[in-house]
Amino acid sequence: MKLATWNVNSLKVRLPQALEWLAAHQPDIVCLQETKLEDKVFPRQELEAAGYQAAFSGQKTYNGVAILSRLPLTDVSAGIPDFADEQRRLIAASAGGMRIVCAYFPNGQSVGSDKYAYKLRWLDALIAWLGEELARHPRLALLGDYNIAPEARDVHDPQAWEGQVLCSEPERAAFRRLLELGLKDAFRLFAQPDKIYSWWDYRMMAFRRNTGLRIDHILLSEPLAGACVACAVDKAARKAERPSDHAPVIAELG
DNA sequence: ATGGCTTGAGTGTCAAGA
Repeated sequence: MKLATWNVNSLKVRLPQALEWLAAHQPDIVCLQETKLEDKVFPRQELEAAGYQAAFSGQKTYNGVAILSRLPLTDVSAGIPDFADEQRRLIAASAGGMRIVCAYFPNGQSVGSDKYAYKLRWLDALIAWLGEELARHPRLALLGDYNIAPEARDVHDPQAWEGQVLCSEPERAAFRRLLELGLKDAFRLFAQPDKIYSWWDYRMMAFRRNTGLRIDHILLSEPLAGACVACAVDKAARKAERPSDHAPVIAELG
């Protein structure tokens, strides 16, 4: 069983790459972020032809999330309950005896900005709801673009990023609160090479210089973490022609 | 050096990303 997450930065632009990637990697469940598509134009048929059911919640221009699955998707729910939000950032569904939560965490722009305040409110709401969701669904995976680099080793230049958005202490504390719910960072269940990241700025030749951040994550509840046998970033996808600025992350459950 | 790309909107050039 392979679970993956990928911020595609426009599913319209990336659809051909996404279809190729699905064919090459054969994941069972894939969470997509920044689809930037209204639901009425979501490429459901192309994905079904590739063997994937889709649950999606999108909007024009910004945000947008989707879950693709080779197994039947049931009990789809969009958004964080009791958190009113115009921004389409979260979708959850059940598949293969698991609860899959796909999230595009707010970026936060800069520490102290209105968008940063919104990010912290959104994180509070997510954590409160996820506690309840875990009680209902012990086999749960939270996959997505967290827009949080959890530790210094997840940052190419920790000193330059210290206290900056994506690395600030309140954001990292929120990440730890997710772990305190009983979730495990699948990537850190295994020995990993140094300097593995999931996002690189389009500018400044950041990918070539590997000046990146690890901000895309797969968190697994205890029963799923116990079954996890591998987790890796698929850096190859970032080398494509017209790539997303994010690479996919894949976890394999035995 | 606060830009550097990329996308979407929309047809000017700007907002937003991270």
